[in-house]
Amino acid sequence: MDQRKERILRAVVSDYTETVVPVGSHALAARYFLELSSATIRNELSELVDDGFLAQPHASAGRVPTDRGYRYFVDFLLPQEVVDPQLRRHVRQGFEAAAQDVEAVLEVAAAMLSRLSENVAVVTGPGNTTSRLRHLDLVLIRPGQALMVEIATGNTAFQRILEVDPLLDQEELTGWARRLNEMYRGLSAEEVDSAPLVPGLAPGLQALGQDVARGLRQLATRSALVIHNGVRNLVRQPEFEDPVRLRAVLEVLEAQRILGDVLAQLAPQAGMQVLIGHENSIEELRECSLVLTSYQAGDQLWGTIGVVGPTRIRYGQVAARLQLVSQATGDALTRLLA
Amino acid sequence: MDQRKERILRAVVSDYTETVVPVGSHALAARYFLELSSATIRNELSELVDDGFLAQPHASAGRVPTDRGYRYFVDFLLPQEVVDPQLRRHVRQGFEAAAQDVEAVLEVAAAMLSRLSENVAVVTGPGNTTSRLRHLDLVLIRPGQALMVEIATGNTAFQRILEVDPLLDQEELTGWARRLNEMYRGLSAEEVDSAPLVPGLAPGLQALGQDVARGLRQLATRSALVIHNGVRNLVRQPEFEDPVRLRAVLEVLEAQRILGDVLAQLAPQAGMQVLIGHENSIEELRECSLVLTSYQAGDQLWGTIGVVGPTRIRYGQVAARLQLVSQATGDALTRLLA
DNA sequence: GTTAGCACTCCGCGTAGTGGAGTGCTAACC
DNA sequence: GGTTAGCACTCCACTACGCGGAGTGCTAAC
Repeated sequence: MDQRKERILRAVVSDYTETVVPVGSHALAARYFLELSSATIRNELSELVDDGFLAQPHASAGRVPTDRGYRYFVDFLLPQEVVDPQLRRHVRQGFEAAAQDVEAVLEVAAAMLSRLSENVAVVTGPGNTTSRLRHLDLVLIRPGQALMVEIATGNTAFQRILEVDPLLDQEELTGWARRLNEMYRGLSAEEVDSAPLVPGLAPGLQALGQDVARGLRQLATRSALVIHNGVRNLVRQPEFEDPVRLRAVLEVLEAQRILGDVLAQLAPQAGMQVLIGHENSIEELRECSLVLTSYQAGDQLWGTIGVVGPTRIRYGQVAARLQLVSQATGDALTRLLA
Repeated sequence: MDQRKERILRAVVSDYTETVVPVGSHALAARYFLELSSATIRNELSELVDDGFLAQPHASAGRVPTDRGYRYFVDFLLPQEVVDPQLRRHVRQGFEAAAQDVEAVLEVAAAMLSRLSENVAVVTGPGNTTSRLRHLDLVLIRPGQALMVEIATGNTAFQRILEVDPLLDQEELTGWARRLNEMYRGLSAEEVDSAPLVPGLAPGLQALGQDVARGLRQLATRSALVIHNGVRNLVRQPEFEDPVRLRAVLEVLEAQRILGDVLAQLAPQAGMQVLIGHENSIEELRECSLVLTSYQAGDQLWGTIGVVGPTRIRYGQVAARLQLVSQATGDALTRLLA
């Protein structure tokens, strides 16, 4: 892969990315290689095809990058994109306006990113591992019914109605809550389940441990859901004019779990990740690329945010803007959660 | 509009609903009116066109119902659909599995309804009017930072980090929380704002009233957002093969606010409502119909749930199934919220 | 190694033709 | 008067055909 081949590959990728039309030797010569003839370029192109970086839709058509071509482009040829300072400000402001609670921040992040990337944005909260009890509260609603409120790490709240002894009053419940906090604070659902029973505990209190664990599990699964935004951008991509393909992608997005699993797997790795075409394990997304990164709240990895688009997505621009939004999301959460 | 015309209109609507092909006099005679000749039916059809119930895509094509035709069909000709008992059970079970918190219930409702209606389901929580403080909690996270948790009517939770005096300990905060609960329980954001200042209150506590009100407002706007599910069903409808039309509808769905406003306007009216084509005020949805109803938690109107689809949606079936899901949603919430 | 020239391929597009589904109208029938 | 058979007419959807253009691979010359 000499330097000229690289230049040509880069030219094909960027041209195809813009025009969505197979790019031919003449167009390349005219637009990018004034010093070379189309014949020379043809020779190079045909070698790039042999090496698997480019493909031809049919015998007498121009060239289109293959997944491998994009991979090489992303790994070695990606130009350093700079985000317009005005855009940067705009993003900051967008978060400031709506940065009141965690879910709102994630919604804003998805909306923002889908607009900036002109594709579909996906955002997921902290996965299944991290939900630990931070604080628990019991409130009497009426005789025999109490509201249990749990706050987990990440400051997400879970609330649930419990049936309790009709004779219990709020004072007693408050005592229970204190006991439960002492017993379970800092524990995960599994740890709560396996915590040793305390002898001499009121039987009603005894049973509450299960409810506490269930709440933590709910919180974990809820925050593992994948928010998406920007489907409207997908439908105007020429590669998704075919309703069948479009539908396949939508199935995955709306199922949430499928994408959630993939993102959860990738989550531990920090830094930006690009999955091109077949590189992701989701059959329905084999014609899509994912650009993903994780974001932090404080100094802690929190979740995954990324962009789903056709394989000819503008990797450079999308990556730069994703970086920006991911940063801003993390900052917003940090401000919010301390 | 004599009885035969009605029969013919009904036949055209149901045939077109199934085939999505303009229906002609021969097809009608063969499939629905063995006792009449196609010529007779042609005469009737042409009168139905004159009266605005049917239209012709072009001069020598079959007939298609107009919005007015659907309106008449819905108002006078809708067959009473019965929901299969097995389906009914299935829906109940679906809610039981996931009925742990309010948002989860609404998500399930949307998912369920979109599948049953084979179209897009929309669900919105209680609008801006109803959020009142049920319970408030203050938890010390670290010196100088406390987490405020608010539970509003509807048991939705809002949480937020507050900067506090670094010398405050949890015990003191708990005292504050008790005071705040006494002062503000049962009040809405506006009432909290205009509540008289209590003389001799700690200045830090004094200021918290604003934060409480802000939280209630956040909860209100959050629950006014419109959840949607089932875009995957939309793309296989022939009327949305055109990406431009599809995109217009998606814009509205993803904007949330547009649809939210419309639903909020309609919310007060109980019972099922059908908006056909141009009858809704959203320009982008003029080729869509909305089938809407409200659902209750306990004996209180809570939110709006409905289906968005092409105007040839199966009104009877969709209405019946919407009724079912709406009931089940209400029941699930009632169980959840007491 | 590069380039001009050339024959060849294949797609996209516009045109024309055709079959069929459907209509409206008229005149006859009950 | 309502109903029906018959018929001429319309318009669309589909196919076939032709053709220009963009692009290729190959060869031979530079």
